[in-house]
Amino acid sequence: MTETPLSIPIDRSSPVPLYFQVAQELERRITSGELAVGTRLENELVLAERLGLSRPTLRRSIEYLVDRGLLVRKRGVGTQVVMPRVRRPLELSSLYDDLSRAGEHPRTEVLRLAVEAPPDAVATLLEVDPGTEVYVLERLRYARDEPLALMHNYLPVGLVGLDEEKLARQGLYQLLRAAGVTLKIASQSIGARNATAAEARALDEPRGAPLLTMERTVYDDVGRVVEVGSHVYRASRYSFELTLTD
Amino acid sequence: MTETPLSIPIDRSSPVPLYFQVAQELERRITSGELAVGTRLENELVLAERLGLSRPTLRRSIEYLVDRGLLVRKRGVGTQVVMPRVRRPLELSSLYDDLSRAGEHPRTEVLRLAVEAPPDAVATLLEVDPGTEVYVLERLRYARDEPLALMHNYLPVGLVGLDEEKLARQGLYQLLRAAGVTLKIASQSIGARNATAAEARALDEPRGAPLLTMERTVYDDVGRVVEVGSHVYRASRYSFELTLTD
DNA sequence: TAGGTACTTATGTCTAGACAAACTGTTGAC
DNA sequence: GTCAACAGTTTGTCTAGACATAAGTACCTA
Repeated sequence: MTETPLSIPIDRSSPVPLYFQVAQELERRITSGELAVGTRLENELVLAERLGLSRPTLRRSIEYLVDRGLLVRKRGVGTQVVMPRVRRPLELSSLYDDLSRAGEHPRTEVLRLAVEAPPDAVATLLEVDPGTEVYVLERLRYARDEPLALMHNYLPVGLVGLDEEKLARQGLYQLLRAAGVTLKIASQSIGARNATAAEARALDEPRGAPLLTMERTVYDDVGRVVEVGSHVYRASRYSFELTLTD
Repeated sequence: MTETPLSIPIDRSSPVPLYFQVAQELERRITSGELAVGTRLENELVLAERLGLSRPTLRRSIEYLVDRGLLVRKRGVGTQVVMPRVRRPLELSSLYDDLSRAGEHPRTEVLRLAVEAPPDAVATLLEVDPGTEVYVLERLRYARDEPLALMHNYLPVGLVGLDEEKLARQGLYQLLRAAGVTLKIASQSIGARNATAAEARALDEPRGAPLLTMERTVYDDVGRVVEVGSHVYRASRYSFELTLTD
């Protein structure tokens, strides 16, 4: 419960906003342990004056960290550092990105890449008229040379140009982002069922092995449907980790 | 891509902050369709003046809705309504709350309620010394008189007083909140496996039926571990719905 | 016609202050 | 001694402006 006089260098000629400079530096000190859990920050008036900022600007820095769960505020009491928990709300990342980051050497086998009319249920999710042609994609994802997931994707044509070579080298979401699409929001449903014979064969699992299923619809920043996915994962080798806030 | 002059009544005597009054009313109009998707809002200066607010206050309203994905802003361009997607980031709600809301008539059977030392792995998650006594709770959850989930929970003693009668009537999280605990962040892991014989019996499923598994650790606003849960759900009757942002 | 320059428009950042409301601890009355 | 009223501290909300910066548009020139 100590209280440290805080000194943060601020570069007013930088294009990085002042509130963000402060927020970043505070975040670094908290996650590095330099600012221990339980530490009380000085009050906003004093802090703003010491850093040479207005209170609203300083408040904005603190607000950013409160939103991210690194600080707690109580009116009449003060602002305090709390445990820096894992706190990545399972971003809109694809399996490929996750595996790369974890050093799992992902590999993708493109089983099918076509432009054709999807099943009506998929057309509905994609918000296109039944019969409209879209990308239909079937891929098998490996990690460390072990099959991990069997993935079906549907994308409207016109957002991004796909070919097998690119898909083998990069994740789908990387390609979308590179094409200037801003992934914004996704709704997904996670369930489980036993593998069909074909799935068991593809994933190198015994018949009836438990699989995790994931259905996902992704929207961009203006509300367009960008992708619909329907995937199955080997439950013996995969689980979804996620962090909820609030 | 129309642009409507916006008029919102503001009650300055209300204890509800002005920015929130505006945000709520805007949200209502967007989700109700009154403000159609694609509608451009007037610029902030004009809007602030029309509503009799300062620009920072109005901006705060808009910011709130941008964060929630109902509006998009582009510098130099303006602010626009986007698709009001489902928008429920799978809050920190318990199964009981979810079922109640959905009108599924949840019922809870308390199979075990004890205070004892948990397995060491659980003690680690709870951040207590091995051998420390905690609440150990085993419950069977029904929806519409069908068994749905078998739930194991571990809680530090001292946060809340538990008894069978209360647990049968309310969800665990309701009890925690009522005891003044602020649930803040949870990390969970979702997987799948086949049911053991005992689980199959309790859940009225055939042997080897696929089950969804969920392990969850919940922290409060000052970083204390509040609850550790380890649950299994009938995959035939349950799936996790969640929304990811950003 | 193609290209860039300048202008307009709208959001992004920042300042300096004011008053309100919640929490804490202390003082005073009974 | 106990409890309630009060004062001090700190965050919450709000105002009225200023200047910066990005995006789009219109125009002018090569």
